[in-house]
Amino acid sequence: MSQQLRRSMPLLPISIVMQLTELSARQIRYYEDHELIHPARTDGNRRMFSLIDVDTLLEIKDLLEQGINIAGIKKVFDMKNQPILSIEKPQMTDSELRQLLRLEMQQSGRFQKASLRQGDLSRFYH
Amino acid sequence: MSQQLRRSMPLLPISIVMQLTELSARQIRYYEDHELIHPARTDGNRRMFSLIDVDTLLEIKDLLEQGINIAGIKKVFDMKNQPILSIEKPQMTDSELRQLLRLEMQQSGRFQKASLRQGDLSRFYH
DNA sequence: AAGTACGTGTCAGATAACCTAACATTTATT
DNA sequence: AATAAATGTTAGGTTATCTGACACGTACTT
Repeated sequence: MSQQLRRSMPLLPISIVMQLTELSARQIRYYEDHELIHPARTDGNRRMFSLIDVDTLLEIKDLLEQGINIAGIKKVFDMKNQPILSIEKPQMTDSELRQLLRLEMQQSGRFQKASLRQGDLSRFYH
Repeated sequence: MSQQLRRSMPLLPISIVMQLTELSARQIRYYEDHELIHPARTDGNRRMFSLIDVDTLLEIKDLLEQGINIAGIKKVFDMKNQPILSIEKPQMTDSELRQLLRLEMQQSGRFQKASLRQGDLSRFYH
């Protein structure tokens, strides 16, 4: 729990995040426009990213490279935040749900390899 | 060993280091002028600090608050890098050596508490 | 084939953040 | 009182980042 707090501290300017993720500033801002990340802002309106943000960006990159579009990634992320199935308010049809669950299953199996392959952030802090 | 590598990555701009250490930009630059830290530079000449740099700054701050001056801190740091006593080239007199060793002893006892008290960096990354 | 949407590149103009250098201030020491 | 050490403050210049707009390539759709 407190781990999360530290990893969520906005410490990094966009230039560093570009290096860490090998994404362009355009890409990073685009993903923010589409609410996949929510970097903090300085008083002067500069974006400041946390380690969690960088992890998320690496995940976005990975999913995009697998052909999933922004809308799909957003749903995948939404599901992570609401893993408990709400019986009250089913926001999607059963078939949509099954498909996304299948998708997430596939993903979760890939992440270990994927993040080791390209750029697991855990390399950068102890 | 690889831990050191990660913690030595230049990731942080001076503004963040100021927050993390509660030091002014002036102070941080002054300590660099006196070669207590050696932050990296971007192509555009901006300082970029590693987590190790931040740790060092917290240590400098602590030692300064204990009344040790910059020269003294530099010697303490030098000793950390050459802990083995060189019989060939004694750069300082025996009395200087004894004094510094005494100093370092006192310090090492203090660090645990001190860093917990004010701002141990380990809070900020996992 | 033409049209559309998506993800990204690129440019322009504005400004925040950082740089160095110089001088001022404070405190402790001589 | 004079000096030195550490820090504050200011000025002028440069870099990094911001937003917004338009361009481009690719994949679908009609």
